[in-house]
Amino acid sequence: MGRSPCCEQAHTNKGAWTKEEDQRLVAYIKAHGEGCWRSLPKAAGLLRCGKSCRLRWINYLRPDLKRGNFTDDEDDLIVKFHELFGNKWSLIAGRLPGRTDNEIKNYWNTHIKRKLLARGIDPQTHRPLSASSAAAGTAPGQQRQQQQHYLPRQQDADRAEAAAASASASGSPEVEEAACSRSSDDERAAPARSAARRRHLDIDLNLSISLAAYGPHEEEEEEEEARGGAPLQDAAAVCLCLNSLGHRPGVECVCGASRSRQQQQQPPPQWSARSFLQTAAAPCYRAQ
DNA sequence: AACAGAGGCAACCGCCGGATA
DNA sequence: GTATCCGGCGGTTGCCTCTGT
Repeated sequence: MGRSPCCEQAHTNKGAWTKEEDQRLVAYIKAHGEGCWRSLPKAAGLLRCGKSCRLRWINYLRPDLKRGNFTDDEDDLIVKFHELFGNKWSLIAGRLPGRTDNEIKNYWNTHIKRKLLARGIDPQTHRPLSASSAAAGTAPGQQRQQQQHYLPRQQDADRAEAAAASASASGSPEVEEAACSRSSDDERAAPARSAARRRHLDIDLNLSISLAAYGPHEEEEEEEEARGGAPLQDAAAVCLCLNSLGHRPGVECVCGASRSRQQQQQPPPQWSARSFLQTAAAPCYRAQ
């Protein structure tokens, strides 16, 4: 449609952020909250485009960011979520409290990819490298080409398989629809079906168990209490529906299990693949 | 000590899709 | 129904730091 980019205005800074810019942005968001990113720079007196401000805030300045090295548990979770979701970094980030999509993406590209390759595992397909090559049975160049075109499709089919398996257990309409939307690809991937089903059921179980350790942290509880909110102890369980694995403080699950009476009276939002991904990125920790 | 290459990470770019006029 | 706005996402780039020679 040819919309002009939002950052075309002259007189906008680019590159690394200065301390002063950071302070201005933080002060503005503390005072006014996150809102219209397009108008924020002007209102905050920043010579940056809105996108740049948003990125800086989300990836670096947000107070709930963890920073620091990834733990082994986080490593494992990232690998498992990547196997489940592919390169949906925001989805993965939504399930790792205090981590950003950019951080996880960088970490994947710099650490985990290499680690998996060293273990002889294809980081895209999560299958043994030898098996991938053998399946192709062609020259290396051709293999690469085939992997690019075939394997992502195979991966989609696998995810749909996992979604379908989980849907039958959870009854989640979103997941069922997600699985259905992949059905044509699924048919092409029929030979791997039963193996994939077993593998992903296993993954789902592992995720449920791993995530049990991701209840609210002590600091979060203290912060919440300091703000005058209800203590979080009564909300320490993890919602285990597929679309809300993990937790994010203060954000409730979209599955409906933990919605308030008032919220439940409101009609659920229209489902779409994109909205599913977006809402699923803000999972709850409140199970009933 | 100087240099080159690799690694890590912050930031940018271009695209997509929902919302809205 | 169409055009545009806007927020968000994933891929990519470029700079800085680290490490080995």
